[in-house]
Amino acid sequence: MTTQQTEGVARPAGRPRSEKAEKAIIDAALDLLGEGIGVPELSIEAIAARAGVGKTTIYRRWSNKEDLVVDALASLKPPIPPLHGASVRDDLVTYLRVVGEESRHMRTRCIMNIAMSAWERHPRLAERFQAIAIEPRKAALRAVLQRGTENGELRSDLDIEMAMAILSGAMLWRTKWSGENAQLPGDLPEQIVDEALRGFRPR
Amino acid sequence: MTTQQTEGVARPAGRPRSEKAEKAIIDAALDLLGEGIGVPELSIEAIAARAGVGKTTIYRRWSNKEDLVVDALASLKPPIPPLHGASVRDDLVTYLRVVGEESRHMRTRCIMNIAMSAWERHPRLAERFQAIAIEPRKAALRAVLQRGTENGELRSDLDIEMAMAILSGAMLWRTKWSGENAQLPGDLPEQIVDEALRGFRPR
DNA sequence: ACATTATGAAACGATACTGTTGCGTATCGA
DNA sequence: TCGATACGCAACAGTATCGTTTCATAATGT
Repeated sequence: MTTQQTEGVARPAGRPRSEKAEKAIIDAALDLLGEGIGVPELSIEAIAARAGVGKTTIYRRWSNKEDLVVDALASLKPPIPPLHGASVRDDLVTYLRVVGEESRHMRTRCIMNIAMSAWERHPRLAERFQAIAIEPRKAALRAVLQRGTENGELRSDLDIEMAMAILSGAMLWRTKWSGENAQLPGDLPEQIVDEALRGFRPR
Repeated sequence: MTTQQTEGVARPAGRPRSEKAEKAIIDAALDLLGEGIGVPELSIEAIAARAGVGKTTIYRRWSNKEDLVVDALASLKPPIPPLHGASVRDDLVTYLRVVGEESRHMRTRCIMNIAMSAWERHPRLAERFQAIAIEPRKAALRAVLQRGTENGELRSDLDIEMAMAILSGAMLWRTKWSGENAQLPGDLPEQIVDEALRGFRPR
């Protein structure tokens, strides 16, 4: 017998790495990013300090700052509400309402900003974020629209990707370019969905 | 006689400030921002070097880096094509086509990223950019839609701000979350406009 | 000519972060 | 108990930028 192997992988000798430290590091990074610190100015020192951890502990796990940020963003899972409501309209409103609610948090806004700006200089990061955080949402939205085209609530020839762009894009546009101070109307999701559905419904 | 006053303002004694230097500084700043340098990491030294100018010359004119960036972004005027085409549809397609064409330039994308991220930490900058670069576009788009509601091409009860959000938002969404590598279809503007107009046209 | 202000270049001390190293301690398997 | 590895902490030299200052020179008005 060499080692008691509960798992298939040989456990290396010595003290194992602390999962708590790892989590603290990622949380600290997300905290800082969520406060508006950009990726380039995000310093390992600040992360270590915030996490109550030595820099060594960080460098031992990630060689790049970008790798760390990628792992941090990948740990984010978007909240997707159950979308099996009475109608496509209800589901779309529910979906946009959650998106709008989320975008009222500083943290979400900052991280979205980072992700949207990342394509130019951190494509790996953007790609990963897209896969982890955006795609699941798009899939949920796509399923709702797909269902609509199948049960007759929506036009059968509706371009679903286009419909998604219209719904999500309108929401994004309003939350981005409406002054940020200017309070968005509480029924914005309903307004968007109702306007969009005019074109989505069968003749 | 105190001074030859071609203008109403008294010209101060001594060597006048070089307009060429001022322009070079702003151009250098825009260049760097357009290459993906973010505001926080944009260094005065880099600007001075790029502009072929002493740091003194910069500090003499702007006390903040933010002030400089604000002036730099304010010097940008968006290209707005003449929108008096045969139909509302044509004008909308023309408009979105220009937007799409612009967004294929690294420089435009980077500066848009900065502007969109600026609300959180540089609200003055965002506000200024909105007034200088966004509002004129919105006004042009609004005029087209307004005309449509008046001449019967569009529903008379169309919510114009919402329609703008749908059109611009759909375009923004597609250019932002489509992988950046994935080439957007050449007729994307037509697709967006045609889908949107389904709901905008009178019953 | 002379006063005045701006210019580009260079150097300054101060601050912050980098990535690495050494230290003493803690936690694991054998 | 012992070897091995991770931990938090502190210090290191190296680099970059900050905002300021000094300098010789250039450009303007009187």
